[in-house]
Amino acid sequence: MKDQDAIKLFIGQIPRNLEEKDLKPLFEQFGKIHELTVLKDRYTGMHKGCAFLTYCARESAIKAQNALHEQKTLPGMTRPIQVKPADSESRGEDRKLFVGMLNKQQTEEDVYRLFEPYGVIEECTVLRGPDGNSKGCAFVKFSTHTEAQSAISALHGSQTMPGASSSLVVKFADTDKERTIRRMQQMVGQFGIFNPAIALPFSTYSSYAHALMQQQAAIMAASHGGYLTPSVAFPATQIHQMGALNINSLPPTTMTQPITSTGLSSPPANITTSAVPSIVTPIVNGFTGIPHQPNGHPSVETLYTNGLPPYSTQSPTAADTLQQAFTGVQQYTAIYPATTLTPIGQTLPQPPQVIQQQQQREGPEGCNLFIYHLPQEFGDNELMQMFLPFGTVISSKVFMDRATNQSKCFGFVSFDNPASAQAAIQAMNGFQIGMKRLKVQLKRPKDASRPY
DNA sequence: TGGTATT
Repeated sequence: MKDQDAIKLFIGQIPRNLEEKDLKPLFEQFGKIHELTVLKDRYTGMHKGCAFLTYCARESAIKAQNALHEQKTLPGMTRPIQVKPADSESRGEDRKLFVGMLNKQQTEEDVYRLFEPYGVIEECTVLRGPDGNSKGCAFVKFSTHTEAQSAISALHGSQTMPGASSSLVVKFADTDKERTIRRMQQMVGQFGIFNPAIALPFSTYSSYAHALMQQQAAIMAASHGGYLTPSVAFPATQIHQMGALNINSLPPTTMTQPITSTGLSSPPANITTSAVPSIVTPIVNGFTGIPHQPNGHPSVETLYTNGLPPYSTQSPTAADTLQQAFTGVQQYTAIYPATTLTPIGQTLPQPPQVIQQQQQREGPEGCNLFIYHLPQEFGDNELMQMFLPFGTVISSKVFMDRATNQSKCFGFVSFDNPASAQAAIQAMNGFQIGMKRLKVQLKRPKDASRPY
């Protein structure tokens, strides 16, 4: 009766005295009409001045649109007739592709050539930043879903563009709903690395950041000395607050298993079973690699004499690195004078409502650190938590092997100022975690790999 | 020794 891929047309700017029978002759010249309906008001039955039209043949619709849309004005109307696919027709989302992992040099034309063999391309756009640089991805809209699907089958993962880090991605573009979800997730991500110093007046910042840093200091102290467990350091309400701030945290169990399985004693039950953010667990158990004593209070002597691997007599000892870390903590606590720890709910202003829209990732020069020999279990969030005591972390990234989804045990941390970066290097370079020592250096500038 | 990005 009608084509599978027939197009329902919206006809606008129709005089209200024309009914279906009057309109038919005008449209029949482009093909057999499957359905023609003048739109009427649901309650009054009044002619709304528009109609839906479906031809039996898809081609008829295209011909009619080309011949009539905005091409003539019906008697008594001031604007030309509208003939175009109805809103109910695909808005394009089922035939529009998102193309990722493009080379940043590839233009619309390059992308067009790539997709041309698979169908009629209605739209081809390379996404660009404000500076006009390609973001390495594009949208390609085909005329049909089938064409789009065939492009996916043929091109997705089929090749790796020169300079791209992974093979070509070809998939259906996000729907509006998915886009909304994505935006929300991005905002959550922003919130996770929120930098109060940028958005808040100093007075507000100082109390907010101060309390945050106090927590971090206590975590560091607890993990270094082993004197405090998180449950001792923070009332339960406060730990929940930390969890709330720490939106990107992995579930606690994620970190707990790998670390305890290395032979260290199990953490106190209240850590593994409560809603403590994951970072508390990995740091307490994994930071020093020093087992908790049964009473939870290892002596300093134990830490300094028993916790050393054989090679530790050369270059920094565990004691040295612990001392360094303490120094780092002390440095920042000196900047933010100590006050008594009190539950967050009582001292902190509400978490900032303003969310930075811009996702600036790399810090200024001298603010970006390269960290090597991370524990296998560390993710972005754990990395960030580890460096939060030294300042505002604007980004943290652990590199993952794409094939295995395993950490490559190195990553980057960016601060908002060089002093924080230096403090972090001082405190954390050589810091022992398990059997490994962290290497913490300024990240090499992009062009510094070659002497000339 | 970075960036998987959605008009």
